[in-house]
Amino acid sequence: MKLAESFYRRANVVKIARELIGKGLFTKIDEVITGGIIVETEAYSWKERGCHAYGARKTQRNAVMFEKGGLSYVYLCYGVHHLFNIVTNELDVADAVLVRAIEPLRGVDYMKERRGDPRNKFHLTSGPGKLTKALGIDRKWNGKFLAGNEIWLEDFGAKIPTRKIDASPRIGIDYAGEDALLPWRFTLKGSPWLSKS
DNA sequence: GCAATGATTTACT
DNA sequence: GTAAATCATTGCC
Repeated sequence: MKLAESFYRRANVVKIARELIGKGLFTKIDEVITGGIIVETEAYSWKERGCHAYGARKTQRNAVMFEKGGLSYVYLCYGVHHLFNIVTNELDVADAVLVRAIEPLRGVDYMKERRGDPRNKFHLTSGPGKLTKALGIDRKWNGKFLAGNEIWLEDFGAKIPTRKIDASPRIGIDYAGEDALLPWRFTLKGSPWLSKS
């Protein structure tokens, strides 16, 4: 069952990031469905320095973060990789969840075709830049509705117990000072599909 | 260990 | 308007 808009429009982005572990993320391109189960996420809020919209500063790039929850936020990082985020909260409140890793489930052969078949099979989607490439997501997907027919999230009804989810500091945001220490990265404990092996 | 690579942002001789 | 610094990473040496 697809996740409803109401799931994304709640106020607590950290809670949403934790709840997204175990949900499915899929894209459909030319009738080909690819995707898998989310095993790693990070929460970002306008209240802290790690966020592109820190201080509610709106720019051309991050404008979609200020929209209502349930849209995608895709941008280019390091001039090389596209990163996929889920916008949360209400209109004009800029929170989002970065999806960092998934466990491949559907269309694995197509994902290998887009990515190149990695020597280590666990590296197919084990990072934010890798999974967007595997799913065919690029900057054109910015601002898309996440319960549509091109890209969506799915609730399999499986409840992940809290003890199966680890919280740790977020990756690659040293510039954020103290906020870099916030335990806002969530991972499925013991999963071999996580980033930063 | 570190280069690649380009959109985005900020500052402005 | 232009220029320079920055960057939520990856893969190859």
